[in-house]
Amino acid sequence: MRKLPPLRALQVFETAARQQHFSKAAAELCITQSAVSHQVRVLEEYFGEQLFDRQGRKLQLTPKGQSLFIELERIFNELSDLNLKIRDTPNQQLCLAVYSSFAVKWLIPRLADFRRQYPSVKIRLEMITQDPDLSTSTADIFIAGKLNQRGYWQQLLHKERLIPVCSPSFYPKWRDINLSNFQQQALLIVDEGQLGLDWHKWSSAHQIPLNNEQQHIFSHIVMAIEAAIAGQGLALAPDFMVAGDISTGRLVAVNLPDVHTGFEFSFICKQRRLAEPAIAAFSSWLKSQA
Amino acid sequence: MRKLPPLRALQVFETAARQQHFSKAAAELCITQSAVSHQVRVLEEYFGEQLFDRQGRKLQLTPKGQSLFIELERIFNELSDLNLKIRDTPNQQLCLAVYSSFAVKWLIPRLADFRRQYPSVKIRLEMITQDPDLSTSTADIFIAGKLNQRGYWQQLLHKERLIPVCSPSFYPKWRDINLSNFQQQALLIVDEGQLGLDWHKWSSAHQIPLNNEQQHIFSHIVMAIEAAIAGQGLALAPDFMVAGDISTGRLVAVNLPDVHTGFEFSFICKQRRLAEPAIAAFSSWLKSQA
DNA sequence: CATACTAGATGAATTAAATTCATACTAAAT
DNA sequence: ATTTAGTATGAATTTAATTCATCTAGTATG
Repeated sequence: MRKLPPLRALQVFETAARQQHFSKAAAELCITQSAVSHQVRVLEEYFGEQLFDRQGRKLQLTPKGQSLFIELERIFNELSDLNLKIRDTPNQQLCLAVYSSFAVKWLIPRLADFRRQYPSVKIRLEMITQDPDLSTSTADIFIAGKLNQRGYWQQLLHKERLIPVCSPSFYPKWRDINLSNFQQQALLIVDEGQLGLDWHKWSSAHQIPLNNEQQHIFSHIVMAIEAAIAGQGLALAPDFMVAGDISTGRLVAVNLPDVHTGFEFSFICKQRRLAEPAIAAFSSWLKSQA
Repeated sequence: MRKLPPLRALQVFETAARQQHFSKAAAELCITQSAVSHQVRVLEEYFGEQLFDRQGRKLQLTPKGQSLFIELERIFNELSDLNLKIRDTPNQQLCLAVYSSFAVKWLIPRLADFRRQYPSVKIRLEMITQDPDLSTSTADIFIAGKLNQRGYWQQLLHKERLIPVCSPSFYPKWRDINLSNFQQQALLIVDEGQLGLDWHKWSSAHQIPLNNEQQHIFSHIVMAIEAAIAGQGLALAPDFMVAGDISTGRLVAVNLPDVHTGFEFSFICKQRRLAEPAIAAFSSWLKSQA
């Protein structure tokens, strides 16, 4: 809940300050000089400060009046630009560049909802497997690792946390799996995990050796998850990717420690494009999904 | 003359968008739900665009509504900060760092006018003889050569132009001085002219040799001008510095070419301090003097 | 399946804010 | 000293904002 100064009075004051003349301001606003005088007084009473020095026929801003004017001129310029910004309909098409795993297991299942809420925005989805080169990419929006680049807006979506999962059919007494019998289980390992997804990270984080006899290796986390669903072993998967499968009972979280990789999925786009209708819509929808 | 959207409607819309709820917005604004609905409609008619999607009891911003909201939230935050910015009275004392020649011959004579107009602002004047180190100086405002540094605001005050002048008593037929008899005249030369003030520059610009027999050398332009007033020879002086002496008849501009040194006097201060009352006042006064 | 409930929409009536009108005031210019 | 160009002011008026009473359409409930 915010407290704003009287807006009409600000507008009239800004005009008067710009014109340095109440009567000219009145002409610009198509009102009388009297109305200008009244509104300026309203503002002076609101701030409890003289804004103009009236020395006879010379009208002069006080230091505080000047200061206020400088801010207001900029702000009202922005307000008058809103007209254009809103009516121009730039690009109701959005090109998203998204990490493939995030796309498949998180974004795509939810995208239908976005399309329903904003049918006018057409989405084109581009998958990436490594941090994008912002300067050369043609995408409007990225969902990738955090990268601090000047002029870009980013918002944290998710901190990656890996949890061990398996199919309830893989090991009927899956609730009994624990550190002491862990090494008897088959492991579903992701190699070439540019996101730091794998059992080796888990192993060194918890100082548990990986002596498991059975180790199946996949090139992508999505395949490891599918293998887990098919009951082929224990996978180490980002929590958000398997939340759906867990709630439908296709996977279960086993009683083994999790691990934070430090990787963060972020929404990234050019700062100055943030208020474009399509981008604003997508950004707000993303926030509502978190 | 600018055209602004209906301000009250913007304010009500911003609250409604932030709350995602007309009734809550109404509560925040201490008005009824009906009033919110009316104002939102006013704005929608003004822009000719749907801003909210009303799907039954769910209220949802459209892409354009989102876009508008993002801009307005920022703008109204700034407006609500005005309160503090105006009431806080930071530093009604200003420290100016000014090139010595500009200070003596331009600023000081006019400073009385500034003091009369803004008696609440106390000025402390510091002279400099070379470009200031912005990062270490304690001055609030600089008047110096143009220097492009990020985060600093600058405004061009004057492009230096040198004109040859002398006292009317120095050479009674001063109107007859021209290029053919120039070398018979005594020259008042400024050495160590970090501003590029001197006859040598003039000489090479116009390809005129300086074979004058009498040459008096000074370490500062102000002294050369005083010598010219005393009738000791021809000085080459910045036009703005001698305008006063010329109008009172103490000096005359002789019929010889002028020269632009390329040096520019600029008003410089930290961008983010521009709206401080004292700085805003000085900046606006400077503009009025140009 | 009817019924109550929640949240917004709407049109006429009302209230509050902004503006005008008529006139007073003031410093500067003539 | 008088005119002039500008702002100030209080009461009257107009316009814009708000309320009130009622309506509508989804949602939830027993």
